[in-house]
Amino acid sequence: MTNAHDVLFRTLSDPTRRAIFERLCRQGEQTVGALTAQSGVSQPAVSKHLGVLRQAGLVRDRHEGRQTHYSAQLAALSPLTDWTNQMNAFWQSRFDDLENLLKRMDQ
Amino acid sequence: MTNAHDVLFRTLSDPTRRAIFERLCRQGEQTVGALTAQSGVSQPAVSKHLGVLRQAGLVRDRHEGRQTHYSAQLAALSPLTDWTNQMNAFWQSRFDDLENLLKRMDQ
DNA sequence: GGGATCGATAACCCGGTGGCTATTGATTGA
DNA sequence: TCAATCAATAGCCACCGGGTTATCGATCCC
Repeated sequence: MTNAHDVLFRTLSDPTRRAIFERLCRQGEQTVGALTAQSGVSQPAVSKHLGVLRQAGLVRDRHEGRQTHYSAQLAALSPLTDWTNQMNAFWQSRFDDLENLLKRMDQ
Repeated sequence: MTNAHDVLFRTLSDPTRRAIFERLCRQGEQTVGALTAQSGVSQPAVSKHLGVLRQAGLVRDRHEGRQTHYSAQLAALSPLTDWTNQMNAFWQSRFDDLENLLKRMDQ
């Protein structure tokens, strides 16, 4: 019963992890070393975060010699956009119902 | 350094809590009792979740006699929409840079 | 081949958080 | 007035998750 929204929200809820993802969005492909250098946490911590991001489909890894390059997969954000749109839709639909109700009451 | 995104993502990352918020979006104002009835957790748990949602600005409470009515505050979601838009913007801007580079190389 | 670097994994610790039961405070209504 | 209901709070517990250090495997370069 664990859906795409769960994974996305949970993955992005950690500030350190979200910062890593943001950096990959801003500056494109980065090595683990580069990401570690400005993350404020240890290299194993960064690797763990990257693992979580990868499992959520938010990043890809590309191996090149002994270093690994990570890049953001922006398409993976769409369930999140969909979710907010859906919430807005529900809200709007209820608003329309209210409008209809008022119209009927007006007659 | 804890910004609006932190609060939103963290608040919505819990499935139970997000389900409560979704229900308030779908069906509008609800009492704690009604929300508890279909949440699968105890009433105190629901109250705690509502407290977190309220602190995040995602819900309002309205007291009426001995029962409390909660409703979704959809506007509070905008930082989330902004964030995804920003990520897309970064991505797009890097893509444009690549395009420009290719154009320059083409000449 | 051998030392150095890079990144992943293992093993562990600790704090936060979501759950529970019990209780309290307030309001309702018989 | 008093029992019952509603929601919030208190107090507790168990688990998860993010951090660390240590280590390993692999690759690079001398």
